[in-house]
Amino acid sequence: MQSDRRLAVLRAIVEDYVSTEEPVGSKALVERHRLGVSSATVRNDMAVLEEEGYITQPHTSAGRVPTDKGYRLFVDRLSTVKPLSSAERRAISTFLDGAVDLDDVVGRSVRLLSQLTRQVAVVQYPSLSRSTVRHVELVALTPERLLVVLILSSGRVDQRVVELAAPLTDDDLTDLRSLVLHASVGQSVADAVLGLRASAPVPGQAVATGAVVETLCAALADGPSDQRVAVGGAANLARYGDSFDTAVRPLLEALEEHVVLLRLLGEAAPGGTVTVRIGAEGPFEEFASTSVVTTGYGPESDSLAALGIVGPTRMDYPGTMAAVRAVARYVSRILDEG
Amino acid sequence: MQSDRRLAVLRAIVEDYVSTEEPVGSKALVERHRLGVSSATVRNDMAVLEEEGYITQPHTSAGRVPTDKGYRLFVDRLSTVKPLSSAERRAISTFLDGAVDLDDVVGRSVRLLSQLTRQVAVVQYPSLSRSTVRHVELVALTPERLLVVLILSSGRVDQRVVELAAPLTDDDLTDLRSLVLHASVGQSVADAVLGLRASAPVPGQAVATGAVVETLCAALADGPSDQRVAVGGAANLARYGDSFDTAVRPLLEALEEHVVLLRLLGEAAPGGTVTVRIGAEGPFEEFASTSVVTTGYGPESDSLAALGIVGPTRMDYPGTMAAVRAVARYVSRILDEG
DNA sequence: GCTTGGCACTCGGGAGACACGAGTGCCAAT
DNA sequence: ATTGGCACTCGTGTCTCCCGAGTGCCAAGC
Repeated sequence: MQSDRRLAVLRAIVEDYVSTEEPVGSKALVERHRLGVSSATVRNDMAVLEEEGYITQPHTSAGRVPTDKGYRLFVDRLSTVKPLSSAERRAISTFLDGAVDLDDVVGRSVRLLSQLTRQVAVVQYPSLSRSTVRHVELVALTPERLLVVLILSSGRVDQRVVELAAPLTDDDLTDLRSLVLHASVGQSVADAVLGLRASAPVPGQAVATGAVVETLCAALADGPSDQRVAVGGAANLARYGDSFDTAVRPLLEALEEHVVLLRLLGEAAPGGTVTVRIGAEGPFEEFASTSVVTTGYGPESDSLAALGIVGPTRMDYPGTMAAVRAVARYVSRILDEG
Repeated sequence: MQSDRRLAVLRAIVEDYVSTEEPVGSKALVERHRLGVSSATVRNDMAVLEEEGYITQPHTSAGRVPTDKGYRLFVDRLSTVKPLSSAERRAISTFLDGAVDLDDVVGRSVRLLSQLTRQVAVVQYPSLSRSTVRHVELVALTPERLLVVLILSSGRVDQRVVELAAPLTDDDLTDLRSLVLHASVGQSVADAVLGLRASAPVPGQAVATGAVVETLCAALADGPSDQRVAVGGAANLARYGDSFDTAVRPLLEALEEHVVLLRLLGEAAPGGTVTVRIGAEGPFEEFASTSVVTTGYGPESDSLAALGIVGPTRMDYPGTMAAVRAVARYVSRILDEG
């Protein structure tokens, strides 16, 4: 691949195809773009681009359509950053500033992102596993029932009830409380689990200590609130003009399989960079005909979780990437403040 | 409407149309059902049924299709209860018995219901407003920050943090704790709000009392965990053979508007009865071309919430109604035990 | 050597023609 | 009231034909 003009032709093809949704021919190309050459020249370039696998034609004597490889080149080298309009910026701030708690932030982000990009949005709830323990509280509901409340730096609160075999005295409870606090507060989730498991039990209450520690570890390790994702904008799938049963149905199914979505989001790069997976590049068959644009987010540029969108390979990459990045930044800022 | 045979013809039309998804003609009807008369007779009956608005033909010289009014008659007077297969019963119990907590019960119910009926399932989380306060706990995170934990009979736990203007002594906290406990525990949510608002503040801590009471009332009244719904099986929308953009898109949008879904579920009758809304019978334009089958559920035959399915008017009503009722009963039983 | 105008060729898709068949309505006979 | 018969309607699938967009290639020009 060489020649600046050839690249310009590819860029023009991608842009036209994205906006018109129809295969683009050489004549239309020279009319819509100031390429400074004739359609015959463009045809020659297109032949080369096709030979190198960047574009293809659905059938003889139709226009050209970018391949996954073509989109990849476009995203990596040809797309210029498209700044968001001021209206979009305003929408982001007004929309997200109204959030009242963490769940609300996630819910609003999903809706915002799907509206901005007109694609299906996926937002992961801030993951416990990368956050730290902020506080643990033990509340005796009755002498034999203990409410365990776990507060994490991500803002998530988790609570469980532990049934004890024998009643616990106030003194024992105080000891137990200081034990778990000492072993866990300030630690990362993984370290807290290790610390809790390694600590010596409260004298004479080994069973109760074990029960509480195990409950806490379970909450830390795989609590049901962990690894959750929110999905929104599924209605945008209806815009997949063609191939409903072949494309939309498996996608809808995959969108309900949150495990798959989590693996998808796991691809997101941690920093402020936006990851783009185009077509069959990833190991996910369900998404072989779609592209996924993701990025990490979290307070202090430390990625707690990821968010992104799923859409057809034929999408406005610059605009989508800008929207994803902007929302991730704004959400991170909110988490920073909260 | 008279004549037993005419009704039998209508029933046959509905059953055939539901299973074949194609307009049904007089000849096919007499072949598939033992009606004991000729196709000409059936044609006469069909002409009458059409005149009375129970069936219609998409175009001249095509078979007949039931109208909303026809489905209504079928559901009200012609459908016989179709018992679930033993495999289905087994699926329900194995699927739901594995649930670990309330959220899990709801999540599993949604998936189960959508698989059983092959429709879009909607399950409302047990509503706070009809449940009672089981426990309230106040935890001093710091002298000025109070964690308020609210536990309801529905099994839902809600927690909020209150920032106090001035530090609270342990004695004040004890007083405050007994005050809120006394005013709320055992009460219905509505009564608890009234009781809390009416109670005299802790002497010398009127501001703090007010703050805690208001936080509790807010959590009781419109907590974010209240009025939630889970949706599942949206992939089943892909089976809407025809009319994607006209039918599926608005439906997908409506399914994300949980407010609309809640109003939809609000139509559900409280007792063990199953409510069926067919086509444009309800006030919801988005669902004008779909039917909604709902029922209430909750412990002790006292409906805390509702669940149901949304599907095309052309659906297997007896089977769907049986599935909805069976799932509601089973979930109610689980809530009873929990 | 790249670029360009010209030209023949390909093929998908839309428009019309047509036959088929399912389904109906009506009528006269039972 | 039921039934067989029959003419009629009309949607659907198929076939053909034509058009035009788009291509590839070639020879001439800068």
